[in-house]
Amino acid sequence: MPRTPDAETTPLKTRREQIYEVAGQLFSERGYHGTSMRDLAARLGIQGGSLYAHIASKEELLVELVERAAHQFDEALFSLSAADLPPEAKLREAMRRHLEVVAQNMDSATVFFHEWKHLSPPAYQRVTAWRDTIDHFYRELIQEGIRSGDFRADLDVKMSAYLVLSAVNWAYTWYRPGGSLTPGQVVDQFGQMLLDGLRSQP
Amino acid sequence: MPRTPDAETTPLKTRREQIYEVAGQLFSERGYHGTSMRDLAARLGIQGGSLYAHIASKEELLVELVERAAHQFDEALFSLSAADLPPEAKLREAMRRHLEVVAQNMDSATVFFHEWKHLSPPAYQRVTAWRDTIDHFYRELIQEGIRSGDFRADLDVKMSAYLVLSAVNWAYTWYRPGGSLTPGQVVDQFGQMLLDGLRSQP
DNA sequence: CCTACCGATCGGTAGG
DNA sequence: CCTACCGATCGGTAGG
Repeated sequence: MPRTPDAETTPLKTRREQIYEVAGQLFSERGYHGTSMRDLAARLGIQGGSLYAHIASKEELLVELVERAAHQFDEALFSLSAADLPPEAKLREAMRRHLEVVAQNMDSATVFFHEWKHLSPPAYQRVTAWRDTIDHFYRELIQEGIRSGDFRADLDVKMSAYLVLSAVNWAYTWYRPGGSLTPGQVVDQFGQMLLDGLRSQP
Repeated sequence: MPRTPDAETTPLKTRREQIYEVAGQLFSERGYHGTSMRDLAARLGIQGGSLYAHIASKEELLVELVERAAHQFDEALFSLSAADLPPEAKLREAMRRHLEVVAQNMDSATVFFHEWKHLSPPAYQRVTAWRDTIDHFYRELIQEGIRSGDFRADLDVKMSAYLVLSAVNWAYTWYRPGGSLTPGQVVDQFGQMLLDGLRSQP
């Protein structure tokens, strides 16, 4: 059995990826409901109906794009959970990875942040659970730092996690890949501001 | 001349406001393109076509909602520009007002952040200009604090402003009015974390 | 504010 | 991957 019955041939897989890529661009620019399948097909130089030779439905595109983004965040952070790093370094590293996912996938990140609400229930719930996992990761990280004495004892864990997440997530609105700042440089700055504060030391 | 010719009667004005309010809810939940005029009418208990006795078009709703939100941010912050407050207090107060606008208008804020891209050119440009004004306000505020010596001299003004804006803007994704935290309490925490940092002092 | 309707466009399919 | 088409729904209007 050299092939599974539903194995896709190489050109098909490539086309599929092209579709996802362009869908990511359009969904992030115009939104899911603001993008028609004919818009998408036109960008690929084919007819609207031809898309369905490669994908099952418009919703499949959204599901796939959002879940891929969620998976990337998950993958970037999960391997850090058990890492044996001091809390500060771990926080910086988490922020760096998180921001890299945003920076290297600006379209998918935008779709992830804006369009997940339009998913139908099963995918919607999976994505919500994923977001909770990310929240939980940052809360654990802060908690560790408080326990170890590296972070201030009077921090509210939930609020600190929100603050860190704000910084790395909101970047999808202003960061421009290819601009003057690498994700690493952004995190160096954000990391220092968050850890040491904006106030000048007396 | 007791009335201007196009003065609206009271019941009309009220209905208009109802329409904007419900449109804000629907646009924030389902997006602009994900909401049909018939959805909107149904929520108001009228027929789709009847909406056009009160408004000119769907786009008018979006323009009005986004510009109202922009105007609220503008109004909340503008009066602070010339205020004679120490930089720290000014930053806290700006964040408090900013977050109050978000908190008291979760729907409009969500529409403002998500749907402004769908505006047609004239309104799009006005809103973009407004956003720049807000950015500029925060940068000026940080700049003042650096000059006065209250904020660290090595801060990157642009990045610090992004960090502050991240904190207050991202709240539209997680803040729940009527929950356990008032905007003031959120800002007390965010303000302290941003000013003093997460790290425990040696 | 309703009924009845307009042309346009939507996601998706059949058959090739 | 195309042509040709489906029923449904879209924003909006006319006339009352």
